Amino acid sequence: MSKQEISPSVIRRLPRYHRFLGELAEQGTVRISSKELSRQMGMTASQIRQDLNCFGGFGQQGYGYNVRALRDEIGQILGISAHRRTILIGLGNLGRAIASHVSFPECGCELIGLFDSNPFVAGKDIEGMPVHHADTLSGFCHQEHPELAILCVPENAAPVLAEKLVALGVRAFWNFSHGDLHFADPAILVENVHLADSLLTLTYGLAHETLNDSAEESAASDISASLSTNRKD
Amino acid sequence: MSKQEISPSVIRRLPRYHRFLGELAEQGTVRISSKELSRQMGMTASQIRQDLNCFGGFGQQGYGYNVRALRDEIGQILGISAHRRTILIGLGNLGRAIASHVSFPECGCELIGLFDSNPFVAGKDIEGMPVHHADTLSGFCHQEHPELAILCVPENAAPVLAEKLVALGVRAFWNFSHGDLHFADPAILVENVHLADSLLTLTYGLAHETLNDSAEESAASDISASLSTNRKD
DNA sequence: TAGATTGTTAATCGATTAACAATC
DNA sequence: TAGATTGTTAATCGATTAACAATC
Repeated sequence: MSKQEISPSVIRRLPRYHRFLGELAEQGTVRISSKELSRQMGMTASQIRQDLNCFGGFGQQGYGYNVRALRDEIGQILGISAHRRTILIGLGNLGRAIASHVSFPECGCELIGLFDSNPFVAGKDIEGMPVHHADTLSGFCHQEHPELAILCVPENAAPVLAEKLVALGVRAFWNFSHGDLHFADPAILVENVHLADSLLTLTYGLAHETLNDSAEESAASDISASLSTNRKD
Repeated sequence: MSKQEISPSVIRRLPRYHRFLGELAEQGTVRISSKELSRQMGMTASQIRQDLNCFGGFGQQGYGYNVRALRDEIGQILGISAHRRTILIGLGNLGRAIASHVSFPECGCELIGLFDSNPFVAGKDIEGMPVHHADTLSGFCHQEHPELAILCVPENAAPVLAEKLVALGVRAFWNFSHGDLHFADPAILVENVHLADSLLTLTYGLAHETLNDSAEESAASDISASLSTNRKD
């Protein structure tokens, strides 16, 4: 695993490579060139080769990349064969959806505990796992040492809770609570997820598309035309 | 509303500005300088001023920005006072969470219909709205003309469904189904959301933090030190 | 060998940061 | 007026794309 700082832009593209290669593998595709992969993913072949070469030469000149091998390499770089001990706090609508919808093993995570402060929720089972009361969190952490916490709690509860968890040894947060989490210590990793922000980009797009319909439309097709022309790789 | 193409990077930052300004307004903060806002948001004052000036001069020299006015301006730019007619298809765990967790009015959207192909789900009420059977989708669209569709359906169902919806007049997709959606027509807006991709960046971070603990730690503090020093604005 | 396609360097492009004159 | 802070231009930095020699 080569060690020169990898840029965040590259890191954020890795899961997508992994996903596409997985689908190709399932379809039985054995080899693929950067050119063909770039076509399918809607990016340039240069970028793919550049990205992959941050980590080493996974391809073979004149041949391309072995789909399965490349996927495994990227999986290893991402760390998906780890078993990061993970807890989820807050089992409202969103928390329950995360617990059931996200495939933790495929993300190198193992969900080892669910917590909620609502006594009507604590005690119940969700996805075959018992929901513990939030009061038992400290004791649990001392015993089980989770390193990743998923926060699906109300905005005002999140910062205090997060500080507490850091003191208990948690090193990474997947934060769905409204409001950004941030730590002075850069060793604490935070991924703030704001679904509304994502939706708002569509709202923006719709608002600014309707404003200058015809102009936009012709401009847009120009862009796509030049895109396909430019990719002379 | 000035018209020179705004870069996606800027657009993606707008919801976050809006969010922070909203919180400041709630706290009763009347004015704020780009310097102070940048400190709170963890970015440079230059970037904030640069971003805002894509849309016009909202500040006042020597004073700063009026929090409430700026928030309203950004809200208007985003189009949050619109009522984009929105449908949601697929009311599994994630679909239900989206329906209940996301504040559609605050995103300029109006949820006008829920659909599911499962006869055990269709007919029920979710968040006080009836879930229609997916078979009734075409009829509904002809009558109600939704322009935005939220897809929480299985991966294999999404592409065909999306094409059908485009034919029925839908112009924007918030896609939660595994697998990316993409249209040849650039006028169709798509926001692909992959929660697992987000989690995987944490998995990556944890894997690569542990590898060179001490080196990382000192490097990291160097970075944060130089960051705070560099902001001589 | 000839053709294909990589790995990698160089060129371009865009986004971020710094600086400062304008001005409230 | 003096101080503060913007709007905006110029400089820097980083990321993407193009090009091509290496090589399978």
